[in-house]
Amino acid sequence: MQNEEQSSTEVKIFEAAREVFQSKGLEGARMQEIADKAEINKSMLHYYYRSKEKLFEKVYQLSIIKLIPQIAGLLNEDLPLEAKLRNFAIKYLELIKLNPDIPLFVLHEMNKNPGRLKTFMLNEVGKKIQPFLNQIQEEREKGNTVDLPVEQIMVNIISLLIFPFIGRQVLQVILNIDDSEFDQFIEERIKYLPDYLVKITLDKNSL
Amino acid sequence: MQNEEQSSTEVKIFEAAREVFQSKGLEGARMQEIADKAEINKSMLHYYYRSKEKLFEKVYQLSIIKLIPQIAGLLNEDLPLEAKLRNFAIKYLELIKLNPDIPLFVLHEMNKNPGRLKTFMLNEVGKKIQPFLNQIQEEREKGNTVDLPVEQIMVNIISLLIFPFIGRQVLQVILNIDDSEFDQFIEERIKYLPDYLVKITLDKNSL
DNA sequence: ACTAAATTTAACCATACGGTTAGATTTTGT
DNA sequence: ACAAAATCTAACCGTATGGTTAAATTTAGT
Repeated sequence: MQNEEQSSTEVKIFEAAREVFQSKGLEGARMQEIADKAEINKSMLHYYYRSKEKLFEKVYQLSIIKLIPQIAGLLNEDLPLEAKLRNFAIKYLELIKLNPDIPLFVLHEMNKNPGRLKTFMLNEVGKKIQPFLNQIQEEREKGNTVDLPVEQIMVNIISLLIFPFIGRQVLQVILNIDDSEFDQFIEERIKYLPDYLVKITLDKNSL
Repeated sequence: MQNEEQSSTEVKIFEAAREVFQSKGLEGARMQEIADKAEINKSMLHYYYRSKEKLFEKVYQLSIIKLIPQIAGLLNEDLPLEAKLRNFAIKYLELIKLNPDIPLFVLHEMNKNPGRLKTFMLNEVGKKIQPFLNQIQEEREKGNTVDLPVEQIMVNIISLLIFPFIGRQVLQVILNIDDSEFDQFIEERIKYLPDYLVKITLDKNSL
């Protein structure tokens, strides 16, 4: 057994695998490419992770597991809805900015194989969002939100927060902007979106 | 040469390929699976389309080409902005409802290989959206829109229209709804979204 | 210092998968 | 009716790729 600096092989493999799987998908990824990126012998992949499936599964699940508690945390702070929503938007954007490849990765893999992760996520995510939905519902009944079903409100929020990261390549093409212009675009978005989300969901005048 | 009923082999292959490529992606798709789905001998795939690459390219490009003129058409009708936006939302939702797998398919493939389609799409899409952006810009300068850069407005619109189709699997999990409930969810969304989009982008009171 | 375990390497294996081929069958044109 | 072309089948091929193995090297424990 080794530690500190040395123990990096297993981690290096994981990091390389994460990069490759997230950009190429399960079947698009090549074990050799992962090994090259990690700068280790291909056999090491199997030494530490048995198989491509197993390695993928680790990357896939950790991609999600890592995010869930952070997101769930934001939704369960004890704050009035408006503050909570604004806070959620800010922190969620920060989070996703640090992990911009995860959403499309997860979406594509779930689409290919809905069964792989479903039950696992059900308990982890679904339940944690429920209190937030309830809180929206309460405010809605008091007439403090836009007059839409809470699920629609939730999906509107998620859509606006997440889509630009998923659709980056297409957006860059149709808006004809390069990487750095896109980054600017995101920065701009981070500035106004929290307030905008509050407005379009909590301001009853907006609909 | 054959026609009518007979000429179906080539078409059957294409349709099968479309289904498989769109749900599994280029490398996730198996030629045998496509052949099975089309109920033909695997050699037929190569007889009609030479290679997996070529077949994929056809599916990929046609997935997009088919949609571009329809979408572009919606954006270039001679209508006041509000009517155009509402019309766009309605028709776009209809269109995407008929082709719900295309957005995620295209996004994933563009992400894996941004070069494959970029220049081709640049000319086709980018230019066609420009007049719409200009029209928004004009109204914005008159103070008739929300005070955001036109690109942000455009992305907000696209996000709200398209994300539910891309994120279907994840949404079903976190909202804990089945296929038919999701379809209901979409129907509900189709009803309110056009008006909602107009409100949140054209009503200056909304921000 | 010595041994045993952990880690790494290079060379090899098995096979899934994309692709080919030769020939059968069907269709088309005259 | 016949030949030529188009369409289709089954059987096969080559190789990329995931995976294995045996032996070398490094590390850890005493």
